Amino acid sequence: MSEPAPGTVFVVCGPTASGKSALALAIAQRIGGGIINADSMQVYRGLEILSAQPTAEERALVPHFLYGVLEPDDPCSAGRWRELALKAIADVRAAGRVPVLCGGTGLYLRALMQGIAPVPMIPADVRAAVRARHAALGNAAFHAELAARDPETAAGIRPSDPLRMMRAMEVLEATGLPLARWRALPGEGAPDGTIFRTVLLDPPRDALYAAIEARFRRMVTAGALAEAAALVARGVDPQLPAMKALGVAELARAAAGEVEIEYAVMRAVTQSRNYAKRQVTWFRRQLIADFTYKEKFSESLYKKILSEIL
RNA sequence: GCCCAGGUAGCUCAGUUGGUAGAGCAGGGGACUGAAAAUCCCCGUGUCGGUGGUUCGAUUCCGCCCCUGGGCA
Repeated sequence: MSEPAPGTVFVVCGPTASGKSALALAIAQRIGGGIINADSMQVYRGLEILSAQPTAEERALVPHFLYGVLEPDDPCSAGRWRELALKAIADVRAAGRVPVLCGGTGLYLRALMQGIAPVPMIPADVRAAVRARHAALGNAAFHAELAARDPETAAGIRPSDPLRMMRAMEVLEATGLPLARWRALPGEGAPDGTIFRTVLLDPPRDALYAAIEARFRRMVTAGALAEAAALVARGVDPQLPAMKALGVAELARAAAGEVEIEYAVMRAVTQSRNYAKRQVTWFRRQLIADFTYKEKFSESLYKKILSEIL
C-alpha cells in the first residue's frame, strides 16, 4: 500500500445507507485522512440523527469537517458548499492529512470536481419576488413569461418544472444575463493538481432498501421524533432545505400525535427508497467513478476496497 | 343460521348499458450546472374470488360455493 500521490482527494459516494461513512472512516484511518462532508443535509445543525451525521466517537477517531456547521435557517447551496469544501480541503492538507470527501449529494460533488457556472448570489428579495410571481401565474403562464424574456434558457426547461423555471427567472432578474449564458462561461473547478479518486458504493437494491428501513428505525430509537419536533418548533420556513430532510415532516406530525408513528416511519422509509433510487441514477450516469462496488456492504468488502484503491 | 356490502395490478380503488380493463400509490427506467434528502419525464396483461349456466362471446347477467367486513339472531 503506497502513500497516495500528492494532491489526491478521495471521494466516497453512493446512495443513502450504502455504508459511505463507515468506508470513509476506514480509508481516513488507514491513510491519515480528514473527512469532509459532501451531503446537503449533514451540513445542518439540528439534523444530527435524521441526516445520519457521524457520532462523537467517530469524530474522535479522525478529523471531520462540514458536519452540522450551518443553522437550519441558513440555507446551503451547491456553490456555497463548494466554497466551504475548497477551504476544508486546504485545511486538511495544511494539517498534513489527505482529504476524504464523503456524501450523497451528486450536484455538490460535481460542482467541486468539475466546476459550476460563476453566477453570483441571488438577493433574497429577488428570489422571494420570483416565487410570488410563480405562485400568482402558475406553471404555464410563468413559463410563457420566461420564454418571452429568456427563450434560450426556457427552451431547456419543462413548463412542469417550477424550480428550474424560477431559478432561470431569478438569475435573469438579478444579473440581467440569461442563465444559459452563465452556464456557457467557464466555471472554476477544484484547485490545480488535485487528483480525485472516486469510489462508488452501489449495493444490490434489496439489500439497500433493507438497510434504509433498519437504519431509519434505529434513528427513531435514537430520538429522531424529538429531533424533528424540535426543528419544527423553531419555526424555520418549511420551504428551506433543512426542513425537507426526509422524515422531518412525517416524524414531527407523529410527535404531535397527528399520525401513528408506524405510519410516519413507513412514509419516511418509502421516501428514502425513492431518494436512494434517484441517487443511484445520478452516480451511475452523471459521475463516472474510478471504482464501483456493487456488493452488499460488509467488513470484508471494506478491506477489499482499501487494498484496491490505495 | 339469516340479511346487507364487497372480493379487479404488490396496495387502495374506478370501470366495462355483455366484445377480456384503468387511475393513484408502490416498484422500474431516465433527466439533472447554485434551496438537489429538491424538481421533473417515461413505463400498467392482471386466471377482473371459484365453479356451473345463459350467450356467437361473461370480468360484466343468473345459480351455487368460498373468503372478508357490517347488521340481525
